[in-house]
Amino acid sequence: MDGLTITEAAQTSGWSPRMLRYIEGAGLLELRRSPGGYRLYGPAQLQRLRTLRELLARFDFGLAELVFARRLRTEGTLRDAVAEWFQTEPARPEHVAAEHWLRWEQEKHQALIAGAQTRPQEAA
Amino acid sequence: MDGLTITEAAQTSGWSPRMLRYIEGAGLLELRRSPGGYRLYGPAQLQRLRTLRELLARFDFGLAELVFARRLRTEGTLRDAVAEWFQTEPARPEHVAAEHWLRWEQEKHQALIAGAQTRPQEAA
DNA sequence: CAAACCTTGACATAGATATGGTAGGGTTGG
DNA sequence: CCAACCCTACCATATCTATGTCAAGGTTTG
Repeated sequence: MDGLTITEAAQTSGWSPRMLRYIEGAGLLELRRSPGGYRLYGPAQLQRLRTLRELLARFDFGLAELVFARRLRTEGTLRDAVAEWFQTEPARPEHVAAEHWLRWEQEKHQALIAGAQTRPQEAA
Repeated sequence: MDGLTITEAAQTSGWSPRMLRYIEGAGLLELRRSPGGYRLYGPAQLQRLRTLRELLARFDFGLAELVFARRLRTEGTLRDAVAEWFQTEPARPEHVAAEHWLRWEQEKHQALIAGAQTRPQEAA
């Protein structure tokens, strides 16, 4: 049975076993299986897992986004539809944009600290 | 003051005023403003809003994904990094894939029905 | 001017994403 | 055979996404 098992792969990749299963379930990594069904991680998979960590950390996005990126490169109709939607940008008021992005990013963090402080209702 | 105001735009586009602000904040639509700061929607923006609805409904994804798609087309380093990540796919066990996608999709729905039976369809 | 509409900001919530557990039951390998 | 490990299927939770609503205060326009 060549290849690391999930716990070993977890230790060398920085992900938890739980997340390794999640990542596979999300379609972001394909694995070989042992005859009995054990996930087997080879060097290529381990490399991919490490770069995956860097990727998400460096650009600050999540697995869901990467899953969508995958759809974009595999579903031609999706890719075309999205491309077309962006293409029809009126580009009328091209002076704004940057500040809006800031506001959008801040909105998240605002909600975060607000929620953490006020501590709304507990479980029903 | 040419152009529709937000409530008018909402009525002709199918989005709520709240969502129109959200969409703008997400960087998915740029708008002109009246001297006093009112958002002004022209035909191009209205068209974009309508096609946006179709797009999300047809392919079943959200605004967050589209925001990411936008990043992919504007941030070169991101695009390259993501492309490279996908490119290094080992493609070793190419026989799986499809079923995993199913499981992933079903996981969502499972959690859904497990949580609440109420499934309110959108207004037509 | 004043009614009607808009703006930003904040609070609220259902559903989704990301992650950690646990339980019951197979697999591995010595 | 058996200890150690894995598998799938759930439950739980914190954060995020998508939306609604409300308040305090400007803008439009008849």
